[in-house]
Amino acid sequence: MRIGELAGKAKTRASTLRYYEERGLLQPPERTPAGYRNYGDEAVQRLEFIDRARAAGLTLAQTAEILEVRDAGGSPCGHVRDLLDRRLVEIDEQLEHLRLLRTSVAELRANAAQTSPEACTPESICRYL
Amino acid sequence: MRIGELAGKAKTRASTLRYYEERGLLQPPERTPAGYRNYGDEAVQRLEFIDRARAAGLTLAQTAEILEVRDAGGSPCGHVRDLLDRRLVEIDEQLEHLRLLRTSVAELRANAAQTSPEACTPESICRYL
DNA sequence: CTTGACCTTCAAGCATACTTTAAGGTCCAT
DNA sequence: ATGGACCTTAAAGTATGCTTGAAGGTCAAG
Repeated sequence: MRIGELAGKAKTRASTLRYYEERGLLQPPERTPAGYRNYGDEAVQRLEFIDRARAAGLTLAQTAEILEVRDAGGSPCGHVRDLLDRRLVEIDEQLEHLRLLRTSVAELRANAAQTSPEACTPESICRYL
Repeated sequence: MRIGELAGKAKTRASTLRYYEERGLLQPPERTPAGYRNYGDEAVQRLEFIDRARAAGLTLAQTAEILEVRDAGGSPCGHVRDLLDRRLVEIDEQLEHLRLLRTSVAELRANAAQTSPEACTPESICRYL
């Protein structure tokens, strides 16, 4: 399978696949005599895995780590559990931060609805913020 | 007031202030005969405003827009209201996205707790994801 | 008069995940 | 044999918000 076909199956682009190879997420495939990358069917699964990892918010570097462990014949399960745990903590922190932000922006907006435009004095710049 | 002093009052750095000037958030101040930037006290308020805008999640470009309207003598209130409204929509979208992500990562993690490491077969790479 | 703190500009670097561009080779159909 | 689709590499561009580096000028204290 050439790179364009694989990209089509994975709903991404050839340039992305070359980038993944550079980042260590895809192993360098065989080449045809002309130098074209020639992928086997298993590359599709690998890309699906990468996509699931991305959907879980793992970085490419983290995903590459997992795949390296696998490629070395190891079992990355414990590592993956750790990454998922850390992701959960991060997500909870982001949620908390966003909730607080939502509250304060909503307050700002509520003020803006009440305040007359004249409140924008030169020294306060804008009372809304 | 020289740039370092202003930076100290605004709890930021001289390099940041120069950057803000370049981005149009700070107006170019007077210079001393030696070429040093010389700020007046009102610059402190302006930086506080910029900080509040940043805390509300507005981009530097949006904040610069607001300040440009003010500097031109206009009242940016309507514009600020619009920006706050859009921010609220964005924040709600981000919250929803994060909640869904949290659910799916938590499911993944729950699976990982139950599954034995042997489930990491070569073709599936890792059952946890 | 020298040392050190502080200032100047312009350019480049950082982090992430790609995309785009340039210049060129390959392959299949007509 | 020629056109077009597809492939190759290396390098640079994108977005955001700064920081860092290089090379040099200013100023007050000792």
